[in-house]
Formats: sequence, C-alpha cells, structure tokens
Amino acid sequence: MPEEKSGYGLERLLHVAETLFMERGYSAVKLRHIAQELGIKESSIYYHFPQGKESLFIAVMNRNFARHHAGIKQAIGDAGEDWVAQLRAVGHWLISQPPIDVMRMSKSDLPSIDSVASFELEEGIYEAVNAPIRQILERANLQGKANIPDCDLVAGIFVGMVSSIDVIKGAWNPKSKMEMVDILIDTWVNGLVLRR
Amino acid sequence: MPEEKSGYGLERLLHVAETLFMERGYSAVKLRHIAQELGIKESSIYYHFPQGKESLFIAVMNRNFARHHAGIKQAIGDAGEDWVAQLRAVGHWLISQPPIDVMRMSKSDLPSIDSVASFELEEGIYEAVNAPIRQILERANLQGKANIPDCDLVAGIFVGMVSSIDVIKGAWNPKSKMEMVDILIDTWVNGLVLRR
DNA sequence: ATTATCTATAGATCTATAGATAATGC
DNA sequence: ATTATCTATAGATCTATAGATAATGC
Repeated sequence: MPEEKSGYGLERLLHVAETLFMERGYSAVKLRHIAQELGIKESSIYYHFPQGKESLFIAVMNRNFARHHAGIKQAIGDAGEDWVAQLRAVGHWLISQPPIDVMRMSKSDLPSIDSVASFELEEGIYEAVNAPIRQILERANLQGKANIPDCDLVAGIFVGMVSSIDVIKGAWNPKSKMEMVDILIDTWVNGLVLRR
Repeated sequence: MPEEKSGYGLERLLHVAETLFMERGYSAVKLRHIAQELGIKESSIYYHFPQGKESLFIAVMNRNFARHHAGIKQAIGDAGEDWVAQLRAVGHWLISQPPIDVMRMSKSDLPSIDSVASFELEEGIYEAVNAPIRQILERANLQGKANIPDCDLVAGIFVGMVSSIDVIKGAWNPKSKMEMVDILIDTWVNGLVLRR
C-alpha cells in the first residue's frame, strides 16, 4: 500500500497546500509558494507526490471534501430537528473552514486539470457540500415548514452566500464572521421585506 | 494621446481578453490562450499592450467595471421607484454579463498583480457594482419598505448570489438564467419560511 | 534500510523584446 | 508613414527528475 506514508511532514504539506489552493486556486499557486511556506525546496514535494502538482491538488481537494462531508453531517445531526437551526449549523461549519469558491473551482481550477479527475472532483464537492444542504431544504418543504422552489439551486446559493462573507469581511466589514452568517441566514429565511 | 488607437483589432483583443480573464482568472489565462482565440501570435499582443499581460488585465477590468457601472445605473433608472423591481433589474443586468467572481478577483487575481493597481481595481469594482446595489437597499430601509440589517454585506451577497447562478446553471440545472434570477430574488426578498 | 530532505539541472512553458514584413492611407 | 501583424529568440519562471546527503530506526 504505497498510499500510507503518513508522518508529520506529509500532514503539514497537505495542510499548507490545501490552504493555498483553496485560497488562491490551482493556477495561481506555484510549487514555489507551497515549498516556501513549508520552508523546504520545491523538489522535496515530489517525494510525497511523485506525480507532481496536479496529483497534490487532487489529493488535497478530496481531503477537503471528505472533511466537509463529515463536518456538515455532524453539524446537521447536532442541530436537532429544526431546519433553520440545521442551516445555521451548516453555516457555522462552513465559516469555520477555508472558504470554497465554487465558481473558481468549476471554471478555473477544474478546467486546468485532467478531465477525468476534474469530473470526479466536481462530483465530490457536490456530494460533500451541496447534497446535504439540499436535503435540509427538501425536508423542510416536505414537512410544510418552507416553500422553496428549487432546492438544488437554493443550496448552491447558500454555499456561495456563506463563502462571500469571507471576502466582504476582509474587505470592509467590522463584524465577526459568525455574526454575519447569522444575519445572513436570518434575513434570507425571513425575507428582506418589512411585514406589518 | 497615446491611449486612442482604437480600431477593430484592439476591440476584439479587449473583448476576448475580457471574456477569458473574467471566466478563468488572471493566472489561469495565458497570453497563448488569448492569442489562440484571436488567431494571432502572442507577441502581437505587445503591439497593443507594450507593458504586457498585467497592463492588459488592468485595462480589461477597468473597461468591465465601467460597463457594469453604466449598465447598473441604467437598469435602476429604468426600473421605476419600487426597490424590488430595481433589484430585479440589476439582477437581469448582471446575468446578461460575464459573471463576476468577486472572491477569485479579491483573493487570487488581485494578489497576483502590482499592489497599487490591485487597490485601484478593488475600489473600482466596489464603486461600480456594490455601491449602487447598497444604495437600493438603503433607500428601501429609509422608506420603511425593508428592514435590511447591513446593506453593504447584503449587497455583496446579492452579487455573489447572482453570479453563482451561472455555475449552478452550467452544472446541473435546466432552467433559464433569467428564471433562476427571478426565483432567487423572489425567494430572497420574501423569505424561505412558509407563513400562514 | 527507510524516510525526508537537499543540490543541480533538464525541459517545458510563459512573458517579453527586436526587428522584419505586409497592407493601408497619405 | 502608420498600423498591425509576423518570425525568431531571449530571459524568466515553473514543473519535474537524478542522484547526493543526513537522520532515524532496525
């Protein structure tokens, strides 16, 4: 089993590579950046990933999706029955993680890699992140608690919304990210219009 | 005035470069891609932009922001007094344009270029896109028509939401983009919860 | 012996420059 | 003469490979 090297160095490599790839994307992150951050040479990366940058990216993304899947399932399970509480829990989980730029992944990162791997990753993120959220919304509809017209669309929007917070946060806003998620979900669920 | 070359070739170059940069981002788009799409050689790009790729990117982004500013102002002006109609009009404008990945721009594209230019572009997109939307929301609040807690945040979210549609559309959804914007805004404005 | 690094370097790709060429408009 | 391309090529950067080195664990 050649996949079971483990050790401290590999852990750090995966962590740093994940942080950088998630933040800046496949093309903008050079092996030089990863190596620099780790304090090693580019060539040392090839010890852990003999097939190079693309295989590192794929490993790191799959790892990220697996963690998201587990974290989201956990969050939903812990949140109880109420669908809004579940949504909020998923929001809190998402904001605790490096933000996902689904659009960049789909239009920039994935088109830069092998098309079979690309397809698998696209499926991976959908199953890990989008599907569980969609299920929350579908259950809410079925139980007559909500009236959501297109759960797949709305789930995708939700992920985009929460991720956006990170940019807005960084750029101009003084509020904490948690606060912002709560404001966001609350406003979204209850609507922007004033009712009397 | 060295900025006034114009002509057919430059127009096409700007258009193609804009399409590619907006879609795939600064780092993933190589001069080779732009040249290939135009049917010219990479080196020919330097006739129009002697200062190279970065200056082309900056020109193209400023152009994009200027068009957005004009388009959004126009859309709002044409939509009448109702703030939801205004929001819908902006949504329709945005979806008619190459989608903006604000997150990618802010975290991947801009950090890859000169920091002064980066700062100016960041301001540019904020003024062109975010500010007018924020103003719609603020007016709605002032007129007692809405109760939006953080107009800057919510405006940013709106842009993210509409842009997300393009990814979701491409990936799995059969609806037209226009339909999806309408669903989205309607659900967002009125809230997801069922009221009796 | 295995693990994880390193140095040195090859090879590919990308950005950029110099100077030639061809077409158009005076 | 100006405009917009081209060819040829330089120089920088990026990815990848070969083989040496050092540390650790048998």
